[in-house]
Amino acid sequence: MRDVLVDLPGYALRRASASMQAEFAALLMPLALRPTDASMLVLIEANAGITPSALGQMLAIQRANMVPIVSRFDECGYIKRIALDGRSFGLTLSDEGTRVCAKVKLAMKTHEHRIMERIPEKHRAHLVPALKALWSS
Amino acid sequence: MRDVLVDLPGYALRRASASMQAEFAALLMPLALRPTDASMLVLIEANAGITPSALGQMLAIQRANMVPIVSRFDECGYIKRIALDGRSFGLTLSDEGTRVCAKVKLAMKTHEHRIMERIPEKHRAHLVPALKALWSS
DNA sequence: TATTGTTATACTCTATAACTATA
DNA sequence: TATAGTTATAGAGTATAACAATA
Repeated sequence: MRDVLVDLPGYALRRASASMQAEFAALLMPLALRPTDASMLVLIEANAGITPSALGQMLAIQRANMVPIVSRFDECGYIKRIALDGRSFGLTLSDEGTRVCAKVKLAMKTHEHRIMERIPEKHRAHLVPALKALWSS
Repeated sequence: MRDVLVDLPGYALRRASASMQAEFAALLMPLALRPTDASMLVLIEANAGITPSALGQMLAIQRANMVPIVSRFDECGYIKRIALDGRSFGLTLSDEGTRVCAKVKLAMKTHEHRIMERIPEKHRAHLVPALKALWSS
């Protein structure tokens, strides 16, 4: 069977992303978090007081789809909502949320390390710069 | 707003993949095909007589999820089913399917070119080898 | 008038289990 | 008994439109 797609950058990108995403999801399972949840917790910690809208913009998640995620964080006691004005609120990690976030960051470190160690050394340093050129433009 | 994730390979991979995937989907819109459809047509052409199961294995798509895709190709007149034995059949492109496949390959060429031209030259040659190391292991 | 959070909804993609007919 | 194709279905993830409250 000839796989004529393997050397196409777009195809390789999709397959590599899906594979690494699945691996990261498995790594997060003990925390009952999905990759998107993990990203959100880390960003809330680094940007205390950020609004759901702004957070959604950073992660390319629509306002409407943020609601159930933020609600779940609230129910789990991971975040606090602090009213900014009458219609919007800022998000901050609770103590429990901060503890979970520490575990998330550990999982991320493990994940990123596993990714890098798979890449032949001579290509390693080029991956992130190449990828950043693709989505930040 | 501090985006502490941008330099993580896993995150950069996901964002780059999603962005390029969306761009490719837009490029395929005139053909009324999704990226997965495009991959399938090209693989059928390169592997005439391949079964849906084998095709699904190459693309990491489950047997059950192949059914509606293959059915649609059939309805569009893009493929022919040739019985291999009583329970399985091989897929081949029809003349119309071959014509559509040519357009698909053109779209792929455009897409891959757009990807590559965005990447700074010194990183360019490293992308595909790095990505292949991630999902073929 | 524009924006924030929200609700409801629909559509795609993917995953699972079970069935049938054939090998 | 194992396999190929199929059916039905459920769960994510994502997209859209509309609404209330507020700026």
